[in-house]
Amino acid sequence: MDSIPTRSLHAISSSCDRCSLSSLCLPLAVGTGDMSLLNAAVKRETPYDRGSAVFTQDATFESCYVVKSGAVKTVRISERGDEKILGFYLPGEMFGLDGLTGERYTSSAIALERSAVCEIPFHRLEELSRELPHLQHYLFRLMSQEISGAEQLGMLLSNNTAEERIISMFLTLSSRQARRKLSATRFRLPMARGEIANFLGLALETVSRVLSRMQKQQQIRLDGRDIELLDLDALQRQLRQNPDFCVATG
Amino acid sequence: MDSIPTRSLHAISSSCDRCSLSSLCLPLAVGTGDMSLLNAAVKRETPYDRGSAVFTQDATFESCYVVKSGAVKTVRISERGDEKILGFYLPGEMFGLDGLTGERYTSSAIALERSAVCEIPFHRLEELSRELPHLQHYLFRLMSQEISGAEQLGMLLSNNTAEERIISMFLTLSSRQARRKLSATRFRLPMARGEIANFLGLALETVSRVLSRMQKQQQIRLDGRDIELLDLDALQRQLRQNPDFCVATG
DNA sequence: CGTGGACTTGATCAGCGTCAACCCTCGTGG
DNA sequence: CCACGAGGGTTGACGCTGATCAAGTCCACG
Repeated sequence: MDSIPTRSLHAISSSCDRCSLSSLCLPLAVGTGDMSLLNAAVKRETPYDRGSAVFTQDATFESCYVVKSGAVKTVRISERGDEKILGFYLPGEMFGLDGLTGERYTSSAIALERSAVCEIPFHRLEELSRELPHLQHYLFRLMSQEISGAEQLGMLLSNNTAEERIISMFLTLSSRQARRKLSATRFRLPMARGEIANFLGLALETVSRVLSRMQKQQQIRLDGRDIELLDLDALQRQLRQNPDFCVATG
Repeated sequence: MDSIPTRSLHAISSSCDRCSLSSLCLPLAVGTGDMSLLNAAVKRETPYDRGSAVFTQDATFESCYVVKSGAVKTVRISERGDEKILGFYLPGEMFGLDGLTGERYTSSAIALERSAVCEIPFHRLEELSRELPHLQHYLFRLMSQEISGAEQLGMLLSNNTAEERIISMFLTLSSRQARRKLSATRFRLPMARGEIANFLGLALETVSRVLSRMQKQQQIRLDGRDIELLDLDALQRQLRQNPDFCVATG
């Protein structure tokens, strides 16, 4: 349906203080007085087409990035050669922070659709951090969040059924929508079924089957990649409740 | 057999520059001139008994920690109430870095055996970081490593068989032994079978079975928690090689 | 109109979780 | 000194969830 309006692409060359994402992004951590410092550090590039790489695994680490519009996935190629999706990043979210180890990116970042990103050279961020304590603290927090997030994924992948994993992913996407002041119940999935499957450690067919079942059970409404979560609370309850307890009443 | 000698407990009150782990730990990032600054920030406490908590989930975040002797696991309680082990930490390794988000620890840290740890109040680390650029960079790297590590666990849990997970875990432990200049092929597992299982997203029985099989196939020698890896290269090859390729020659 | 990519649906099969029995070791107390 | 129980570990039988293989549908696109 409505694709990304080309108009938004022009906005790329704007400054941080005029950016619509400023309430989600680094400006949060910087007082208005210091905004020009931050602004000077940010490089704004031409948008990336679907499938093109913002950075690639094993390239020397230079910058971290923030999604400005569109969506990005990070993938790592394992020793066996197969590709594993580690995360999806939506507007206002920073990625590339895992690259610092060993001075090389440990994953590739690929645009899921035509996407604009802001690039921030990390050494500039480090310098700024020394001058702006709030920024330093914010960066530590961001990285800490990435750790928690990756751990959360690990938990999801270890002892959860296919349905639980998918619900959990949808709820995460939902709350990230809400964070951007968008609908928490209706949105468009930026990734293909196969990418959902890969991310959740499932087979593509399993994802498809679970989605069909959830649709039949009136938990969601699906139309291609457009999704509607029909009862957020019910979904949340389903994650919380120990399946063992279901039998007791029956 | 030989438990931790009580002698080592006295060494706790020593300073960073005299610590045997200084080549693995924060002193790495600090010049000898600034060592006293770091040293003043570190609190050294009485050791923790097996099963006792260094910090607990949801407590307010204050400090990060380094294992001085013994071993520590971090665990998170899920919404469903079950416990998931997120990582094991050996001497020289820092933990508690995931706590920064939201000002609360997102996991608990439990001693696997009688363990000594160094505590470093995080706000002190932040202050020091501003004065010592190397330390700041080192901290960013450490956190970045934690992200990579957690992602690596995620990869392991998504598309790998029980045997691959276990081999991978042993190889990781092996290389961490080597980092400490200890034997890469013979060591003692600080965790129980059930803890290995939990960490790897398997059932306890599956771990036990795989270990027995590996022992029969002369890949490892086991005696309780003492383990010997009989052919590191072979184990590594087993992870790398795509199982599909094995059939081709048969 | 044909082709390829994304997705769905069905049938089959195996890896691993679950349940259960059993063993060993160690610490406690009679 | 031995009996006992608890905790940790091993092994076996069985069934289920989800992977795999395969066929088929529905677009969007040239």
